[in-house]
Amino acid sequence: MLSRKAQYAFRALTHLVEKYDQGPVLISEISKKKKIPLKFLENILLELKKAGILESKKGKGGGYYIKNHPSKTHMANVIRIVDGPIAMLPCVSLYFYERCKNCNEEYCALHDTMILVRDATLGILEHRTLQDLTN
Amino acid sequence: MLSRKAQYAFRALTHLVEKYDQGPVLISEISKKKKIPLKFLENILLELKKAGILESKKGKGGGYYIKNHPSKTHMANVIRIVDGPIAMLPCVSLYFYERCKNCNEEYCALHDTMILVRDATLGILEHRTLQDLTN
DNA sequence: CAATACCCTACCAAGTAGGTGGACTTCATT
DNA sequence: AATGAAGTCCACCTACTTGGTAGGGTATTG
Repeated sequence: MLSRKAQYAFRALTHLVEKYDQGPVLISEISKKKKIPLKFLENILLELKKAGILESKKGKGGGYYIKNHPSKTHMANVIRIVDGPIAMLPCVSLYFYERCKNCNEEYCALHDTMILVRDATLGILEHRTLQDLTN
Repeated sequence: MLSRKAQYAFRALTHLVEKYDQGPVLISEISKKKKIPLKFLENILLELKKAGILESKKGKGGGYYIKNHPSKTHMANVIRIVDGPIAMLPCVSLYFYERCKNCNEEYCALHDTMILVRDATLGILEHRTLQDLTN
């Protein structure tokens, strides 16, 4: 399951896509419109900025906005930033790989199945972008 | 990601599949062979029993064993018992459905994508069974 | 009686969801 | 050029839940 944080992230991004190319959007505006706790949202947006998805402008007239064209950022990307691995096991994760402990790497029964699941999932999430978030 | 608990569950089940039709298997034996913390394993097996996947026998000569033929229990089943929802959002979960808060049910952008992900995932996990856990 | 599943409680570490307060930056106004 | 309001940025902090560990006691079976 996606964490609540990730769900907030997507809701916030949806709003920013709608306001794309219209200048910086206030955190407080997003918070109000999308009913996301203000301070929590603050952290989420900052994280997305540090990861290169958003840009921000400080001071008066400042706010957050999407860095690249919405069609350039994939949903999989957002999930990885906020929630971490998409795969069901560390040993089949592309971006967060870790050896399974006490599991003979030779032939882990789950391994093969989970690679299938991963590929099926990514096949979708790597092709959907922020642009798809709006109608 | 699957919890460690779920991973243990699959490892334990793998062992039980190998010993299928050979009578009850001791918790301690599974714990040793698969290197799973004994007391933690105890809880996992009990949970799987209550969910109808395993059977147990108390007293001397007792232990745990798989209830139905391994080909009858799907991996999706095990995950749902141990970890809960497989879907990425409650609002697209088949077995653990919940309305999303503050998300216009009419058209949630994520919704559609996550239904695709869910179906792709289940397409695999609903067809793989315990039997597939062994070579 | 001994072996074994079953069950209960307590505990610690880590992660999640969110809040507080304040420092820093920018811009418009004067 | 100084000021002050409007913003982001940032370092903690609290409360709650989850994951995992550990010990000991009870019920049941051979």
